[in-house]
Amino acid sequence: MELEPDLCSVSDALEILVGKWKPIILLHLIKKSPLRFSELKQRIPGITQKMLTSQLRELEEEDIIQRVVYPVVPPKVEYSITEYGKSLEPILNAMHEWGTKHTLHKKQKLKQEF
Amino acid sequence: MELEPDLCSVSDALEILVGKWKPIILLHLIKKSPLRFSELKQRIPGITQKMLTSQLRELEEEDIIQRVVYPVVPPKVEYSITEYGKSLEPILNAMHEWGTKHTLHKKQKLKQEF
DNA sequence: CTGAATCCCTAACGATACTG
DNA sequence: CAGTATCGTTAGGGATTCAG
Repeated sequence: MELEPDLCSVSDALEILVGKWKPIILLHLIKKSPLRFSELKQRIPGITQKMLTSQLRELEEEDIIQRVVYPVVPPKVEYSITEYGKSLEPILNAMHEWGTKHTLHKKQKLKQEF
Repeated sequence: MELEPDLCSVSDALEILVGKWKPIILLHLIKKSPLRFSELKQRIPGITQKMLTSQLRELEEEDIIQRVVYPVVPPKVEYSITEYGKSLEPILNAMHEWGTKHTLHKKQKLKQEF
């Protein structure tokens, strides 16, 4: 399959991943599913409840993750990556690999300036 | 290399690609470099001059593309993908592949609703 | 032809307080 | 515990105009 700019299904993938916290949420759920709401919150420093909720909702809407509510007191809600969501892993992997190299590239760029 | 959520160099990659027009610009420049400003504008329907300019500047800032100005009248400016920029191709490919499948997934989801 | 400058609007994000 | 509701801020994007 060739990269055809005009078709640009690339944007579809980007839309899924865009959102300040979505990639990190997905990485966590890929690494370990299911995770409770509070577990996710613990693992993601700096995220607010509102943001975690909204990003989870959007991912759920796209069938990337699954939300299971247990009717107990106190409430218990578990989130898992779906099979469909797992199909994003190659993208995340490619990004992770690139991101790691990118860090080196930035360092070398700084060196040049001295 | 393993996907480690906490390191999250993934975000670095995302930051590069995020911007409404960056992926499509990159796809064009990967497909054919160099391209003049006006050529890019022609190939990307709907983009304004301001957006094209600003997105190109940001990509240039990250060494993803290269800008060459020819001191002629009328002005001529050519943009090319850099070697470094080409390293993004695996990500774009992964996204493109996923995006294509995603289209099918959405169609099937619609079917279910009837 | 290739921009820069300006103004405006909206969507995303964030802080905080409240609830079953 | 796992959320909503509300309010405010900010950044991204867009329309338009002007300029070398």
